[in-house]
Amino acid sequence: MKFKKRTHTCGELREINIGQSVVLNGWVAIRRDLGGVIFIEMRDRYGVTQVVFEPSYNPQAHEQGKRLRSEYVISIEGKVRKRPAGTENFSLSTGQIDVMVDKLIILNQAETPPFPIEDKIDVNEDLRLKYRYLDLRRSEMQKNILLRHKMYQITRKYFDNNGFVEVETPILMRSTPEGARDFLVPSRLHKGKFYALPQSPQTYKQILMVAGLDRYFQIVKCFRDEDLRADRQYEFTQIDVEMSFVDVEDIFEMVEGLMKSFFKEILGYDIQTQIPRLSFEEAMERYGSDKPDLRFGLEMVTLNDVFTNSDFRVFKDSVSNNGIITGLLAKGCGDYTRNQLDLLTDFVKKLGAGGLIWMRVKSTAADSSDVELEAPIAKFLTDEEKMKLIKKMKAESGDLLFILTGPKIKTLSLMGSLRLEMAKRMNLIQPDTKPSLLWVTDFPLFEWDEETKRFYAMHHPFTSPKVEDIPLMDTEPAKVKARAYDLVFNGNEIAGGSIRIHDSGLQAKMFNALGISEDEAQEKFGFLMGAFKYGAPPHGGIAFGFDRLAMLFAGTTSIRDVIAFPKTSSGISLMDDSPSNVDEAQLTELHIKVK
RNA sequence: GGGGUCGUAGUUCAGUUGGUUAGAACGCCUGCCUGUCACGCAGGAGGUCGCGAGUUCGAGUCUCGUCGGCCCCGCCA
Repeated sequence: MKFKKRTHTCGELREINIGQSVVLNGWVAIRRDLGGVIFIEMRDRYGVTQVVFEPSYNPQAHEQGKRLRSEYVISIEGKVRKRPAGTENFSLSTGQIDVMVDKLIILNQAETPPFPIEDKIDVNEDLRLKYRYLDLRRSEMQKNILLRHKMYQITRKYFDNNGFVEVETPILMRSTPEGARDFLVPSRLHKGKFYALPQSPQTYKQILMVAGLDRYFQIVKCFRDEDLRADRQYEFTQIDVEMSFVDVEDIFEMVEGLMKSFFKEILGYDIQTQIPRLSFEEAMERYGSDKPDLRFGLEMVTLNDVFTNSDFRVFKDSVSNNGIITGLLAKGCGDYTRNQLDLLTDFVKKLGAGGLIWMRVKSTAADSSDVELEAPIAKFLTDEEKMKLIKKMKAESGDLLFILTGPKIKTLSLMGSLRLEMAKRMNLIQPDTKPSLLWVTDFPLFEWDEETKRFYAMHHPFTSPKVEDIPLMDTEPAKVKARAYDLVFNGNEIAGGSIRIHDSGLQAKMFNALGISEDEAQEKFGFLMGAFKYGAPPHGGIAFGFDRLAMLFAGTTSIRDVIAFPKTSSGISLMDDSPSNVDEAQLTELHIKVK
């Protein structure tokens, strides 16, 4: 079809253009047909411009304009005119002018869209996903896609400036047994064999260090066949980074520089470096999470010493079984009703707690036995315990106390969840609350799995233990700390990494500790251990969850809002209806039979 | 694998204790309307109440099953 190419975009024209003849291409966003005169708001990704079909200006064009409907694709030729006084639209950047239409070409008609193409729509997400091309036409979504684009550019510019090399690693690779479930790809040429899609380019980037690339980065798709969440998709994007001849500090410095660029260029905000740090142990004890949200206080307090000699059985059992008693002070919440407290009890019970101990603080005359606690368990506590509790929790009358007790990590996590819930209820996070960045360090190297009765690598099996803890690997694996770290942004894990093992002997020791036999290790990771025998430099790195980071910068709560074509929480793509059945012939070729 | 929640017009929702022909707003269509910008006015079309079974004289409403969306636990080195 012949049509004139646009001279301007739909977001461009201003008073300075008055008098010019212009051509605009775009979509019909809104039609206001007043009978004698027709106003059309034309939209493209740059903005909206009002074009006018007026019989006294051009009767032929006006006649044609009557045919226009929502989302028709049009090209118009016309003259920019100042809007008559009093009819300017100050909420529109092009609101000072009109384009008086001389010529209209309808480039394509459109069916009425299933939902309005405008911001702040309240439409079911499944409908938006089915018609993603319409959803993405909305400026709200285009803003997110553009933000993502900007983040790619900041990343590439930053790492290039710092001497990093971008290398593409394979998408078809060897299946790795540890960690998440792999997506498998059957091999046609090699009957019965499979490739896997990478959960991360981990082994490749380490081999690139052995190859002497020294500084590597990649913006890379990764795949994990695990259940999806608001912030988790099967396929997701990482900023993958690896560096040679470095220690933890070098990696922190490099990452903090990148975060500085992101905050500055996206939000115009100067972040403080260095970014504060917390050990895993401290994070768990004070915030009940390995990714604590530090935008508010509401710190947990360990109360074991208060109840060392308690006669209250729940506390006594906990203390003697190496468990923990942890408390949380909700300032000024002493007026919570029984019903509210029951709801909070349900909240922690659903997460696996046995129950929730609560106390309303009525009076705290600190020097006497006048401490008055209104609580179901109050009668089991001595006056001294009450006094010590009040003092340790820094409680005052009118406050509310929560106590949870049980096995350490589980109980701390539960209180961590309650802490976040209370922060929500107490409105501790406001729109203008300062963002919080945090390094969590010194993770345990191993994690005990009760089901399979063996240790697993908490990060991955290539993570280096702290040098001073190496001797403990044989004797007390649970106590070994890793040279691993996570970066946390407002309570979200946005990056994680470690200094790697570069010594094949230590790597063998690691596999041994994980209960992976020499033969098994050779079969599964022989290529990596082989590489380590030919001069592996000390190295380490980190990987960012790019989508999650984009989500946080976009200020949305779902990762799907910053991914062009996401899957639903059951892993379905509603637009192209995948996964789907395939032809029998395809399966035969791949030597596959569906059970 | 488990828990919660939702599913009624194109869209967002209402729908009483189970009871006549299932409503509203927006959108859509038609007509009128020359400065609208949530245009206005008048009229109209539009429903497999997700699907299936059951209880009942009678089911959008109750029961069971099933499918799908969203959130969470498990899982995610």
